[in-house]
Amino acid sequence: MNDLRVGRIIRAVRRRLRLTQQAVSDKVGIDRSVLSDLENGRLEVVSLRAARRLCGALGIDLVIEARWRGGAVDRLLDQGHAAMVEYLVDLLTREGWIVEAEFTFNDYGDRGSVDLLAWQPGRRALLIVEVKTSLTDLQAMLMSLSRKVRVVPRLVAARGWRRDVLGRMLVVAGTTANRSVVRSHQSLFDTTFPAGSRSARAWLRDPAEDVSALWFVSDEAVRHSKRRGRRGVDPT
DNA sequence: AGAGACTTCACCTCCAGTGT
DNA sequence: ACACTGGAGGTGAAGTCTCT
Repeated sequence: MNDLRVGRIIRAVRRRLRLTQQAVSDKVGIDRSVLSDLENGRLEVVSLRAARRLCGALGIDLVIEARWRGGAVDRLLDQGHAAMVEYLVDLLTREGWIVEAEFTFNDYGDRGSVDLLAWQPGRRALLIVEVKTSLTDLQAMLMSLSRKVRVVPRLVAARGWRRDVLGRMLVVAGTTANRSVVRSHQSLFDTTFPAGSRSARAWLRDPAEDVSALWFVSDEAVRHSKRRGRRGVDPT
């Protein structure tokens, strides 16, 4: 984030809206001098709370980005995601599912990728799984998942995976923070994902009818699976 | 551990400069 | 003259340090 650039953007938007510093600061109840500091790139003397409120009054999204050693932070975050995917692949395979990780699609320009796609020939069941290590933009995540549920079954029908039963699952790392996010949007999650972790596991063994589940996977379960996996590969 | 001194932070007040 | 803005200095709250 370039402080001077942020300030210039705020000023430009405010002027475009034909508002004075006073008008904007009155609107959010923060002194005009704070907005002046912000517009002049002195972000270090303004609280994040004040900056967000002032930007909000102008319709500006203030995005804070954390970086670490170039792309290393992505790899760091991906490790947790990859471990969860690996855990699920292992589990699904043992339950007799045919599993495909990172299924990418392009349906007339409607692009995306599914973390895990699984097929159970016996029940003709199709499973679409979204894996999340942290729950951030819920709205975008739910929209993305419903789009995949709409598009993917039609695309995979071409390979003979014509489903009688459809499962969609949001698999989330069972951290305190994630559980807290779910609790604070309980009614939204209850409506979107009526089934929980226990039902999700049971469904994998016997996918008799459509399911929509939210499944918390603990870090301990993932680590346990990894140890077992290693023993399987290397018996020493 | 608790109390008081000190420092820092976030914001406010006020005044001076600039442009119309 | 007036509106708008920048910025120095003030203020209260919160945090940190130091001493007992």
